[in-house]
Amino acid sequence: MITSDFIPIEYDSFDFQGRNYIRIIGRNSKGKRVCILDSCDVYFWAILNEKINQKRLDKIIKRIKEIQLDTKGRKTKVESVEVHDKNFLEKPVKALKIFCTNYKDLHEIASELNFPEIEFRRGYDLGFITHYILEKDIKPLCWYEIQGDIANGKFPGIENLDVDLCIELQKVKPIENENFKPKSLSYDIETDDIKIGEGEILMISLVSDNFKKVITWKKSGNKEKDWGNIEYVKDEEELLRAFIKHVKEISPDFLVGYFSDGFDLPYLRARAEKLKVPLEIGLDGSQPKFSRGRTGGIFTGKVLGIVHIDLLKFIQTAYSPYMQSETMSLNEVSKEFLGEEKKNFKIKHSSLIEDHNWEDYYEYNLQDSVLTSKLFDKIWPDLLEFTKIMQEPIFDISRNGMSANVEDYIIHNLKKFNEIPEKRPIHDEILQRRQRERYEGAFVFEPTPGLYEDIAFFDFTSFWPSIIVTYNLSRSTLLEKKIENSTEIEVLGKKVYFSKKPGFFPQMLKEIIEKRKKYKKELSEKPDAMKRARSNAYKLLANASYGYMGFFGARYYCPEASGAATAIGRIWSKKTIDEINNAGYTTIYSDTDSISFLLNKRSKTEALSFLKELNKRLPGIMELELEGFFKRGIWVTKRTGKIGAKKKYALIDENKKLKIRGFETVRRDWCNLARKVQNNVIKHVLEEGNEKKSLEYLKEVINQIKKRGVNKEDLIIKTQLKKPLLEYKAISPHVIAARRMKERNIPISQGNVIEYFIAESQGKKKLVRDGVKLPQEEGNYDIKYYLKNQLIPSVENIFQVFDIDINEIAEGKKQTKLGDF
DNA sequence: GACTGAACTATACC
DNA sequence: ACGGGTATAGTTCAGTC
Repeated sequence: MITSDFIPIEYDSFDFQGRNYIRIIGRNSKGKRVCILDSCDVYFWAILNEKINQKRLDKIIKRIKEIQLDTKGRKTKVESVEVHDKNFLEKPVKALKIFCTNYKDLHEIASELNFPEIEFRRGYDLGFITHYILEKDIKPLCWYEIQGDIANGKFPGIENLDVDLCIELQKVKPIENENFKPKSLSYDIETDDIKIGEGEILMISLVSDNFKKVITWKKSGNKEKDWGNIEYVKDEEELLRAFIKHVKEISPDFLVGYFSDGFDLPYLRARAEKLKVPLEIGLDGSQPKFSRGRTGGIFTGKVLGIVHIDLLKFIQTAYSPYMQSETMSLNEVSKEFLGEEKKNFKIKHSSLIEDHNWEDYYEYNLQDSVLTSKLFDKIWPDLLEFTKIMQEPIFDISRNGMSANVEDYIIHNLKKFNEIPEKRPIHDEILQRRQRERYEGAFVFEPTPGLYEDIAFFDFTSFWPSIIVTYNLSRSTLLEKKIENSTEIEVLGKKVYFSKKPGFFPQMLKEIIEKRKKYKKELSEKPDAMKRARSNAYKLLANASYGYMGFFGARYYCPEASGAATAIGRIWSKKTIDEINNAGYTTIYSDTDSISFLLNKRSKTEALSFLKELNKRLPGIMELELEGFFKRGIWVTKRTGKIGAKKKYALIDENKKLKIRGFETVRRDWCNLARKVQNNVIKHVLEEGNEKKSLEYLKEVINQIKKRGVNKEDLIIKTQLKKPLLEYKAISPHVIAARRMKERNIPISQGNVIEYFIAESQGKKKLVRDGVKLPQEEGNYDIKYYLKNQLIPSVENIFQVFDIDINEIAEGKKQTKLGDF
């Protein structure tokens, strides 16, 4: 018997003699790689009709015990049946716990249970690894003390596993240990064709602790200037072998890439197949396996024993809504997170690269891995906390969307409620859910356009979560009909009712909010990266809970609850606006959970004590807080008509800090010229309180445009291709640009951001798209377009607040009229 | 050929 | 297919005169 400490990193399962086994790969505190083998009971639940009598029950159990299957070359059977008192969707039920031989057959065995007394069959669709974690409580990235014998030849293939210690688990207990330093290896490849496997891989860069290398078979003409990190190999085949060798030698816990599920790993596999070099990087010598993950979607690459992490996916779900970057490219993300950029190098086909340029290419390639590695280090605390909170393997956590995170959290916290898990919706159900009528959302106040002074900005803390908790909204608290002491809300013209007995979902959410508060407080007292990550993870989890209930793929789907939350939200938002106005303030604007209003000569102190008053009247855990005080703010009209535009305003505080929402300044599909000018105009207007300075500035800009004095880079318009090129019904400018790129063999695909500018064209030009040119194309920019379709629209409404018609200035003025261009 | 509203599309706000 | 609804605005498309 051997004892060791152990931190589980990667889980996978295998079958042996018809049964399921778990193989967990991890480390001990000395950094040795440890593998544990284990198994657990396999079962699902059959929920019984409440009217069933004992005699009938005995008969059913007897029949169930006789079920045997012999499919897929596997004999499986019901091994035993137990009767338990459980809860299902909050309702106490009698349920059969049906133990079977193999997890993979649970669904099929469940289908055999055609007894009218069995109302529901549940718990067969969690996946064996989730089932195991629930059963044995061996959670990813938490420390344990483990005991067991060295795994001998009992399991086939174990001796080929490249680990220091392999134990057949007998005893396990959780222990305290905060120390785990993950060993990562970041990688990046450069190729001659962006289509998977269609070009040669020219080089691969690798970065780990004290390790930086570029492997390549393309030699620089400048050999003497070898900077030590280059490993030259004979050809592409040797390149792949060198890659495999280094991965094996370094033997990391994490193989980290950026968009590597979609590019680097599948490319390596494709080239390895073509060149017949087995990509044996798994700890058992296996090759990466690609699958569609838990619920379909894009392919993910899995390496046995080494967790392949694609940073892009995690950054998209966990950070992108809070980021400034306009794209999630490695360059922009690195700039924002690390303050570092990619190396400036213009990629060309290898046949066009001159001898002395190869070194720049190597450096470029290496820098990508350096950035990836640094991003991984930066993001690690968040990955770790997400994994510990959601209690699923980090491979999945790093690829989850927020709804999957919410669901993981629920599944792993059902135990204390004695709840049987609800099933995942099947295909038809999803189709049906997707067709549901949209329920009404939040309330947005129509502002009166104008320039305002001395503004207070309040918002509700965790608006949706606080409503869900306060009003106990969820799938399991939704009532079929009205009962005494229930909450009644109208959703889509129908009344829905919720029980006031706290449900497990609102209770979990309440706990999430409380933990968030606690960690946020601890963070403010003594900040560190882990506390920040923990506080952040709970915040994101709480914020995603409302969307989860309205999401068609959710196990605990409940649009009635989401719809009720928005209905209640509208009521409190409007009510609060009324109270603010009744107290002598003037509401200017409100969107969902925020309200801005004029102080009307009252002091900030007064406003703050008024805030306390408002809070006393709010129910449950709902709470209003101060977002800030602002010196000035501007709201403008819509482009058409005179009414105030929603979701478009700008504020300035006493430190001259701007808060700009919705304006073209913040939209990436407008050219920099329009964005910059608008930003400056807003800044001047808010700082000065009038339009004079802006007007002078604008006149200058107009002259610059007319003189063709504007740099091309300020005229580039960037628009994302949101779908495959062929699916477009309307051929808009960016589609034309994308088509032209394709003609020129510039690879483009869905998701790419297309860049173009509008040029003057010789022939007759009716549509904007007739003037589209790619940035690298020659051509004079279309003065009329940039004035009329970019500059003027971006500032017109701002000047209109001061009763100034910009068109007159642009056209009139003894200068040429717009029409002449 | 000019004009108009609807459809399509992208992006932002919360 | 992989959180929700609300909102603005540009460009094209298809119909009218």
